[in-house]
Amino acid sequence: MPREPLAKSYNPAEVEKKWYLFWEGKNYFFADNTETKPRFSIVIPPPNVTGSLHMGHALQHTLHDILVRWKRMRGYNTLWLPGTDHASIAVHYVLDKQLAEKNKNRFDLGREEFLKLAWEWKKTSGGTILNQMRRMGVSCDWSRERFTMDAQLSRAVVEVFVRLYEEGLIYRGEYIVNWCPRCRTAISDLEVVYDSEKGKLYHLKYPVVGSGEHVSVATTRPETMLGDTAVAVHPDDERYRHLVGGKVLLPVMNREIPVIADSFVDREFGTGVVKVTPAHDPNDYEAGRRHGLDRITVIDENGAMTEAAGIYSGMDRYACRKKLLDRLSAENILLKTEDYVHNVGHCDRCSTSVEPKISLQWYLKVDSLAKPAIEAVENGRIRFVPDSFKKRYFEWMYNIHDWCISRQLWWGHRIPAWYCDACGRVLVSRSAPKECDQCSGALREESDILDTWFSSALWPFTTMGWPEETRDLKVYYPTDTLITGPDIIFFWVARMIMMGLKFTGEVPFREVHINGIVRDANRKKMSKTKGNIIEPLQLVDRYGADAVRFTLSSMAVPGTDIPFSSERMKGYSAFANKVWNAARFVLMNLKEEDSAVDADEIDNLLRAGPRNMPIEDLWILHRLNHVSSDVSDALEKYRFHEASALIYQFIWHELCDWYIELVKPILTDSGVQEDERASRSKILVYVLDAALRILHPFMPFLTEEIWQKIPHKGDSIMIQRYPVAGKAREHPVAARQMQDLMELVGGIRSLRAEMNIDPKRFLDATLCIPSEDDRDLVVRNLGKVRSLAKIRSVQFSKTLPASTLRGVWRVGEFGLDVQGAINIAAERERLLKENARIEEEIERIEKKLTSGKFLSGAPENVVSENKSRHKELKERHLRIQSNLKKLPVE
RNA sequence: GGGCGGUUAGCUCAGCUGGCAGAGCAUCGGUUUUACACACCGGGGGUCAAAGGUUCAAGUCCUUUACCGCCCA
Repeated sequence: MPREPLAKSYNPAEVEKKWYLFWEGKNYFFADNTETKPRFSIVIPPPNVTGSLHMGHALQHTLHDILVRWKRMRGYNTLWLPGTDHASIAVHYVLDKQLAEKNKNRFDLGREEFLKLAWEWKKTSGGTILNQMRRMGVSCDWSRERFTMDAQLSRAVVEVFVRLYEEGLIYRGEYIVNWCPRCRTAISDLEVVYDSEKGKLYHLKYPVVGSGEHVSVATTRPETMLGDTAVAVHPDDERYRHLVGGKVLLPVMNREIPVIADSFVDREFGTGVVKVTPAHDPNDYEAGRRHGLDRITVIDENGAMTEAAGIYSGMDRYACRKKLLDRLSAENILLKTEDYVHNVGHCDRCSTSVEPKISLQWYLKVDSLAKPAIEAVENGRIRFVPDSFKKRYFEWMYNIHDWCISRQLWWGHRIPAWYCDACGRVLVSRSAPKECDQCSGALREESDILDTWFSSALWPFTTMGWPEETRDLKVYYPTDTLITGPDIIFFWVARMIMMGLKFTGEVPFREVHINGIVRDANRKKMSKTKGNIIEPLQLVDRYGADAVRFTLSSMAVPGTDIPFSSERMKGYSAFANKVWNAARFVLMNLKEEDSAVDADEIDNLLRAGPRNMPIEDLWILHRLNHVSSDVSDALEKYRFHEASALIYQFIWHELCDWYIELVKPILTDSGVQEDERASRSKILVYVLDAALRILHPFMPFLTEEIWQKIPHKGDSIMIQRYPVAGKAREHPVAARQMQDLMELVGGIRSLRAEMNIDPKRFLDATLCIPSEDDRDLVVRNLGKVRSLAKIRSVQFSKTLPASTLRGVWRVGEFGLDVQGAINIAAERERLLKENARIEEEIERIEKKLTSGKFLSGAPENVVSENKSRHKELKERHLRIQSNLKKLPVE
């Protein structure tokens, strides 16, 4: 009885949801920490809780899932731990916008109310991305889902903070920081992105005190002059040496400020005299420290002018600039204005221009943490893939600065510090102290929170229960690999390595695979403003998750950016359909009694008598061996593109184009003996099953859907064993022979097409094969050659009849009888072309073989390869020559 | 300014440790063959950015140059 036929084409939408629920329901993603199998563990780079799935996630999650599913099928105790981070600034940004719609801000609400709102928001919208991930088919252990603000993870953050503080690695101090006036918080150096911007360079005249001279200073931010406390020149600059030690009169403020000499001044910039504003520029701040200058803050935390700005007090920084310029211009202090392109720092989250600002912040001293983190990569305990990315890591780590970890925000981990206003004592503690331990005075809790990356840095171990010594930590930590983008090597990877080593004494992961950035088809970075964003879920809707996954995987060359093309995407959805149809064909021709076949059964058949087995069976089993081990080798090295190409090539161009075509007559012809049919079906079922398993990590939905329909043992393909090569299935001789047969068929097909022979017409052929073995091979497989090449009858002969079309292949030559209807001119042209090609190649090889240097210098195998290639070409050449001679003269 | 990467078919890219230049898409010719027209069969298409060097042998290693991109300052 035939089985229920499959639909004519694959419809992903119908099956994806069903199988995801099935897998989850069966608990297949769960990592059992009591198992004793070798383990493979990986934690997700936690996506931002405000985020939604973009192509970068789609790529990373695909690569994660391929590895995880592959390892699971290889018998590992596999953990993929999912979760999100709390994304302090981003959540503030989202809520600020909502509040702004009601003409409110967070300060109107107050801290507590705001946090209530934030949790509410997290509850309703925070899971968006996790649900989107499911549509990609990811096999994460959802029972272990974590959030950086979970109670347990938060306790761990406090623990880390307190330990670091007690060791003196965390300190509080007043420094110049990057301040975002919109977010109203300090941000770290890494969170400032620099864009080149068109601005103006203003040249201002500062009179020198006690002489009629003046100096000209150039600035892009004239409003900061209100806070100038010096002008500086280079110590070696002859032009201004006489001014050093003297004073200039700061216009508008009418303040006398010193002229200092400092080598930070670039003599080439402007006139070589620069204004110094220690409170509003990091370089000036350092210069100010060196020279003991005053710091006058003229811009406040909202970007408005302070009282120190005199009459401009209260004005916005840009409004002030305008007003001030009018005045400077009127008073002839503004000497000239020129266009100027300069780099301006913007807040990574909200793009507001960053304002350097002096403020009291918490810092982490990183020197002692960086040292072991550098060593771990130097000595190979952590490996970067591709290797070149470690340079970027080192470069940053060698020049690392203390990390500003405090933020003036509310959503996040509150810094566990308390201040006694009575005696000035600062207490840092795991739990809230009641009163000052020195003077029993009342305590005020620190209002700042920690940088989100501070808690993300602890992610690989806090998600597993640290500081408790949990079973998860014991079994799954350190994790095996981290897959992430190049953009967060500093933000996250480096910090995880530092924190992991510090608090667990172990590296957090052994390998870091850096994937490329997904760009649009024109290699442009995707961005909302450019409008070139491709939504992965729209692609999933249209082409299915499997096609999206396979496309991304095919293009994932380690460390190389991916120009995402919908053409490629279409190609791989066609591939999904191809697999579907191959299975459809198999199912149409199986009988109810055909059952699942495992490798042992195949091996037993082979041991019983490989000689009785058709050559295409031996060949496809041999190829399957190689594909399965090559795919595993490629995945071992994160060469996803190579693994994908191997599978695609095997399934489409070997399994479908040749193998299925070869067995087709046996399965479909009703005249075939049942035991013959059954034994051929066995191999076919086995090979299809194995091919689906190899493909499963890349295309989980499609393979599950098909696998459930073909004869199988077990509940799901995702928990079957990944195919491994077996010695009994290795058959290089058959592979070689199959190659010869394929070449013969290909040769005949080409000849027919080139000579415009009606594709439906069956021809008579003559084969001329000198070697008896080769001839036997063709004789044994004559039926296959005839059906694939459309040949009616075959004759074997020492020479080809005069009036035939001729072709040559490795083991001999063939002639096609076209009943004298040969276009002699066309035939001559064709033969001459092939002759020229061969002669060219022979010449190249002979050049090598006649060179004494080559013969003595090249390794043995290269020489012998060339010699046998030469021999083969010579034979081919002779055949073509004689064919040309035999061609009738017109 | 410093560092890293790229330049290979019309397009997008592979080509790991030097040994016969590849894929997908596009293109051209043919085919309604009962798994698949999301298919099948066949073809064309390349001074591997330029110059020099090492080597028996260079797309691959080295040097220089040009252009493009990224990171850091």
